Amino acid sequence: MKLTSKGRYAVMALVDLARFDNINPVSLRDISLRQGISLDYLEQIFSKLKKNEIVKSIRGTQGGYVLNKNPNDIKLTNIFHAVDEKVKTVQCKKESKKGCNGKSTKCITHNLWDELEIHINTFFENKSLKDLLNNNKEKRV
Amino acid sequence: MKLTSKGRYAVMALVDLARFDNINPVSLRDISLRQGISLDYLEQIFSKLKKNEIVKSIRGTQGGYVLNKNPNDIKLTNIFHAVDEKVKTVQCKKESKKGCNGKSTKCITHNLWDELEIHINTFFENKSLKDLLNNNKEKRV
DNA sequence: ACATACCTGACTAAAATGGTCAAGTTTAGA
DNA sequence: TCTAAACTTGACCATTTTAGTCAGGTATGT
Repeated sequence: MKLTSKGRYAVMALVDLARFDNINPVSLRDISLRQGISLDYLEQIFSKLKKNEIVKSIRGTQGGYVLNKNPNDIKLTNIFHAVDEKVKTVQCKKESKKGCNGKSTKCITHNLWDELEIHINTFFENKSLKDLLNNNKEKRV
Repeated sequence: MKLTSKGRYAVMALVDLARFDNINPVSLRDISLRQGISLDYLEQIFSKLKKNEIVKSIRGTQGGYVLNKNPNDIKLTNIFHAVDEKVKTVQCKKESKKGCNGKSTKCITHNLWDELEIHINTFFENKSLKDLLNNNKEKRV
């Protein structure tokens, strides 16, 4: 099981953004330089973050992105959901309570994978952008 | 983040094996039929499980595989490790405490990913094959 | 001897990943 | 008004990983 770079970058970029957005919007170019993430790739990611109302954009010179919510209200779940980073432990459809693998019964370890998914998602639900900021306090300009 | 089928199948197959191995060795063919997993694929998986001393093999007619340890001592960690299913949340080397991304400092969210890895691995360390069996009791023949 | 079952390694199609590239539109500031 | 900074959109693609298959073996109980 591994985290994709899309999910990882999204969180890194948002933490970076949150640290600098008190006064002016933050440009992707700056985030790109500070975090070492390709600008083109960041644009893809922020497009999704915007659609999910996690950030707002300000176009034109001196433009950039700004958080659209209080850092305390932005959970990892929200970020990952926005960039399609999902936790997936089973092949079988969640909804079809009956059959996995085309069989008539639940697969032998079905409960286990459900538990695992919940275990991981709990972590994501309890962690907010604010929690991450507190770990990375820096002097504001 | 998703679980690969190798890891999933390994656990499914071992639970199946554990339920039937009290008397005779269990053939991969039987597991294949019961669990709907390709025989060829199972052979790859069991080759690794054997190398990691999780199962023993018995060749020849009426042969098969048998658990090599008490189900209570086979943790998910052991199984996943055997089939190279690993939890990976960062790109940067674990050992290089200093630099991620070739930079001189730890990446901004490094602690987060470490926490996540530990969170997931804890689940795997605390879950044994025996726990899974208790959830799936069946009549023995 | 022969069928059953393990053993091994090479091979591969399809999907996912991790991006790049190109061509815009919007807007602040000179 | 012109220009450069910055967002916007969508197509494209190389590489890697996944999830197997295939083709041969070897060992052994009956």
